[in-house]
Amino acid sequence: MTAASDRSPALVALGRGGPTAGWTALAVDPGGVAAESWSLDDSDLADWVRVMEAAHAPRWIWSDTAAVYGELLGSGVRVGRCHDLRLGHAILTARTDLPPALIDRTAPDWAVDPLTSTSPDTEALFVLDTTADAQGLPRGIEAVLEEYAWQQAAISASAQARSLRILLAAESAGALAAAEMHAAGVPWDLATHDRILAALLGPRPAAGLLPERMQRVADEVRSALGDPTASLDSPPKLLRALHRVGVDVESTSRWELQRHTHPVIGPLIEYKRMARLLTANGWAWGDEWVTGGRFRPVYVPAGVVTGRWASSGGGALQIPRALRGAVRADPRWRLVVADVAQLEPRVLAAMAGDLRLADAARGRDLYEGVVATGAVATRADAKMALLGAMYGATSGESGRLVPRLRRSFPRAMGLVDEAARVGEAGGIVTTSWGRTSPPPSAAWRAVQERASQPDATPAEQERARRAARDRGRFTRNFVVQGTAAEWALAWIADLRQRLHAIDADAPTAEASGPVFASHPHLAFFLHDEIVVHTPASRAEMVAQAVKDAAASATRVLFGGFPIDFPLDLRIAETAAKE
DNA sequence: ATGTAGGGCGCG
DNA sequence: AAAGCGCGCCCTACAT
Repeated sequence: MTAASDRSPALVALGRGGPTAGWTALAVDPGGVAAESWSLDDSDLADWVRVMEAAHAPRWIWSDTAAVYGELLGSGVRVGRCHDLRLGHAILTARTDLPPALIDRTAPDWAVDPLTSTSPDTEALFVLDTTADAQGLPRGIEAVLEEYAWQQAAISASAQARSLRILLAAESAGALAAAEMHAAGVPWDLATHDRILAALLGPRPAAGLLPERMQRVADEVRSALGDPTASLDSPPKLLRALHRVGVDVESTSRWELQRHTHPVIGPLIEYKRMARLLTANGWAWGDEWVTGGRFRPVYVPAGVVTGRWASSGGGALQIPRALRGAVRADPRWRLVVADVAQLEPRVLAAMAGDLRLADAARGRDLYEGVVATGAVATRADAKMALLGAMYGATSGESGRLVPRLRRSFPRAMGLVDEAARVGEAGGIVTTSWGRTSPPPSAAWRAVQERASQPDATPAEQERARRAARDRGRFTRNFVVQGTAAEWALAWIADLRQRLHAIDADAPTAEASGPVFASHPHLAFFLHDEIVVHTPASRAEMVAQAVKDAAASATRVLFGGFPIDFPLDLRIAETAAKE
């Protein structure tokens, strides 16, 4: 290993290969030109990164945060900043304003995702590099360096260079937060979980049996169906059984069942609710996903095209409200639980520069504010109308209310209407920071092309119109959902740095792992809400940091535009609402 | 036996 | 059966 120079490297690229079989680290300038290099064995990497981080806190450039940082965290090493090339690549290659010279780059190709790159639906945009690791990502130091230089050039060439730099920094910070939350886990109390399940379903049964209360409800359903062997878990069979007792439904969904009156309806809906809880988050779920007092979801940053996170395994983003009481702080620790009230309509107001909607949003409840303008009569109507506007409702209660909003908030409504128009025409829309919607699929274009021919049948034309409207609803929502995801990203990116700055001479949470054991840390994130696990003595400081981070997110995304993002925030021992 | 599609429902 | 966006996961039915 060569000695570190006396200059402080601001950027360090990390990749496989070099003189040894291990890792090579390169201090680089912003253009991606290397100035100094280190060669590291696998066993030295974590300690070396720890030392470099403490001395220089560089921005680490690597192919894939989940893989590289996951290993580092496992060795107890935390870093402050990174540039995730995989996430940056996905954003930049989707842009349509790159000069041809940058689009034409062929080698080394950087697989965005082996799933999408090999799926038959997409054109062969990405060819897997033979030096790729198991995830299909080139981690060789030369590929890392070249990709970084390409991304810097692509950003600079873009019409939105400034905001794209912020987006990539926030996206990378989010990837760090995701890896950290996975490593720290959500404090999960299986005893409370068991009590909740027992109260709702009956005590945990022996293997192969239904819990007692659930069995009783199942018996009621079968009795009301007059069929002791009726199958309740098979929609087709259940549907036939319902028809036999005169319940004329087309499906077995709760929505349709609710509209009928029959002795079977009540118990059946109750049974379905119980079955859902048992199979999705019952005792078996706890056995499989909770270890050492922690639930460790795998977050997938930007797993949704809009930039929202997805998750994989354990249904992390679908924890039912009924179980949130099982999220419990360790002894002498607290949870700081916060969510944003009506994030998406507030984002819409700000990105559209709609001062009237921003006025209505000032204070606590945006929907009440909309009622106060006289646009609609009730809070329920305001909510229905706004969701309808952002989702593209055309009929029903919601569709009827949207035009009233259009009159009161022409700028906000104009923005989503325009996004829908562009989408219907096959165009691409972008978020505030410059994440672009995917282009229409080849199938979609073919349908439109077919319908435009002189001999197109009415059915073909109708099909094309429907596909166009479907896509319009998607792009309509994309701009709002995607920009809301950017606000949330800015929030947690800022928050994790503020939390790190809080000094913690504090009790230890053993299950959280060495990096977070005595320090406030993000434990959970879901679109517009966060849970921080913190020593009780630091809870007030954390609460302030959460608020400050929200204010910072608003500033960095919307500048001085006068928009409020009020938080519902509480310090508690559990994540259950009251 | 194994893979996939669709119904259904939890979350935002 | 959702009118109206985005997900993941369970189950069953059905194809291979």
